Amino acid sequence: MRLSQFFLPTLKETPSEAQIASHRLMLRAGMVRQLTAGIYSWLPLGHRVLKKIEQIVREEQDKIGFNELLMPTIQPAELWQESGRYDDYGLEMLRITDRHDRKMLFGPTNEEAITDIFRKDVRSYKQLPQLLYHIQWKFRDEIRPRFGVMRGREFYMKDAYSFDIDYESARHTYNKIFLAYCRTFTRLGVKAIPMVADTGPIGGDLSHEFIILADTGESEVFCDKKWLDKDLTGKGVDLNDRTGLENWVQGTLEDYAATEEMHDASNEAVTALGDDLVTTRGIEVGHIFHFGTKYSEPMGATVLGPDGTEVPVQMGSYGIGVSRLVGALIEASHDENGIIWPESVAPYKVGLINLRTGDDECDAACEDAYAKLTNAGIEVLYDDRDIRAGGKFADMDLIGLPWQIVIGPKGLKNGVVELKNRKSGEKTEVTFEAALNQLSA
RNA sequence: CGGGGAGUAGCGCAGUCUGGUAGCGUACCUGCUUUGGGAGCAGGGGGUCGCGAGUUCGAAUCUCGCCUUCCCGACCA
Repeated sequence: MRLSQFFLPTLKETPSEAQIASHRLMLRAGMVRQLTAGIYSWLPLGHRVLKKIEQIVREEQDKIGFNELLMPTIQPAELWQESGRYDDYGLEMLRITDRHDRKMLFGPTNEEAITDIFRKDVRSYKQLPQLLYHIQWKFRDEIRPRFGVMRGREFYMKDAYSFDIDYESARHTYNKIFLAYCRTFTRLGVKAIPMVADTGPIGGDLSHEFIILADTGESEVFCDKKWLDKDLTGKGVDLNDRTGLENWVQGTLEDYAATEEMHDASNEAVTALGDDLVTTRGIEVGHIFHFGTKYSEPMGATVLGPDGTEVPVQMGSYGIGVSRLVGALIEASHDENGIIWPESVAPYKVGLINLRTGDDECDAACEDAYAKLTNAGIEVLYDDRDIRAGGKFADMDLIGLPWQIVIGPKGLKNGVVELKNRKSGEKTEVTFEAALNQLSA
C-alpha cells in the first residue's frame, strides 16, 4: 500500500480525552475515531489489526473443531424472558422497540440465541458434542465506558458455545478451549495468564479468565512468577486424549494465579511463594465458563440419551474480546515513540520510507523495492508522501510496524539501505537484497 | 449512579475573574528556499465560542436550564 493513497490521519498531539497509552496511541496512529462515548469507528489501519487478530482467533477455534456461524446483533426480548435474564441483566442491556411495538434488544451476549438454534434442530446424543462460535459485535450499555476500545459499549467479541451430553464430555470440551486460548494468545505475541474466576451473572462452577499483565490493567492480579516464562503452546498434546489433555491443563494450572476477587493472601500456596508472588495489574481478554444446564433446562434444550430418556445438555461459553485485544496488545507493547506490534498482528510487516520523494534516483530505488517486497508476498506500507524525512520517521515509529526499510540518497551512493527493527531499535546498513532476504525468511 | 474536571478552527490551548471587532501554536492551501529524526520566510482559507432562554446599548465572558465528554468509585469480554 502506498501511504499517499492510504487514509492514515496521524496526530502530532494527543486529543485531550485520551488518558491511557493504548487510547492515546490508537487515536494518534489513526486507528480509530470516537463517534460517541464508548463507540468507535475503525479506520483502515485499526481495521487491519482488528481483522488480523480476528483471523488468528478464528484459526485456533477451527483447529479444535468449532464451527463458525453468525448470529444477529438484534434479538427479541422473548428469548431472554425464557432464560430469565431479561429482568436480571439490568440497565447494561440496550433495549429497543420496533415499529410494531415489539420489545427487542441489542445483544450483549448470545447464550439464548445459540440455545434456541440448538434446541430447534438437535434431538439425539449422537449429534453431540456441538461446538459453535461466531465473531460479532456486541453492545453493553456500560455505566462508564473508558479507556478507548478497552471498555467500549460496542465491542467485537468471539463467543463460542458448546453442548455436551454429560459433565465429563463437557469438561473435555472446556479443556480443548483452554488449550486453544493458550495457543491463541501465544500467537498474538502476548502472555495471557489463566486465572480462576468468579462466574458472575453467567453462572456455573468452572471458569477461568485470561489476563494480560499490564500496569494500566483494570484489576489487580497475583501470580507465581513461574507464569512469566511458562510455555503455553501445549506442544504434543493430543486433543482426543481426554486424560492427557486434562493432565496438561491441570499441570499448567498448578502454579498460583488469581484475580483480586479470588485472591486469598492467607492461602498456603500464596504464603509459600514469598517473594516469588508477582503482584501487578491485568487486562481480561478472555473468559471461559462451564455452566451445565443453566440455560438448557429453562429453555428446553434437551436430547434423547442412549437409554431413551430426555436430558438437558451440558453447556459452556467461551469469549475473547477481539476489539479489546487491540488496545491490550498496545498496552503490553509500546514505547515513548509509539506502538510496537507483534509481527503476527501488525497491520503491515514493513514500512518503506522514501527519504527524498521527488528525487529520481530515490523514487526509482523505492519503486523497485516496493515491487520486490510486494512480489515476495511481504505486506509493505510505502511512505511515498512528499513530506520531510522527520515526519516519515515519526509516523512510522508511531504506527509501529515491526520493520522499516529506509532508502535515501546517502545510502544509495554506497548501494545500501537502512533496515530498522522497531522493537529493538537496531539499525543496520545492508543491501536491499540482503534486507529482502532477511524479511522473507 | 455518587464525586471531580472540561466544552472557543482538524488537534493542542489562551481569552471568561473585570462584558466592548475571537486569538496563539500546529495542521491545511499558494509561492520561494530547504530536505537523513516532526524546516524557514511570505501570503491565504477555515469559528452557530456545546445548546436554549434571560440580563444588557452590547455576551465566548454575567444568570438560569439543558446536552455532551473525560477522570475517580461501585459493575463488566
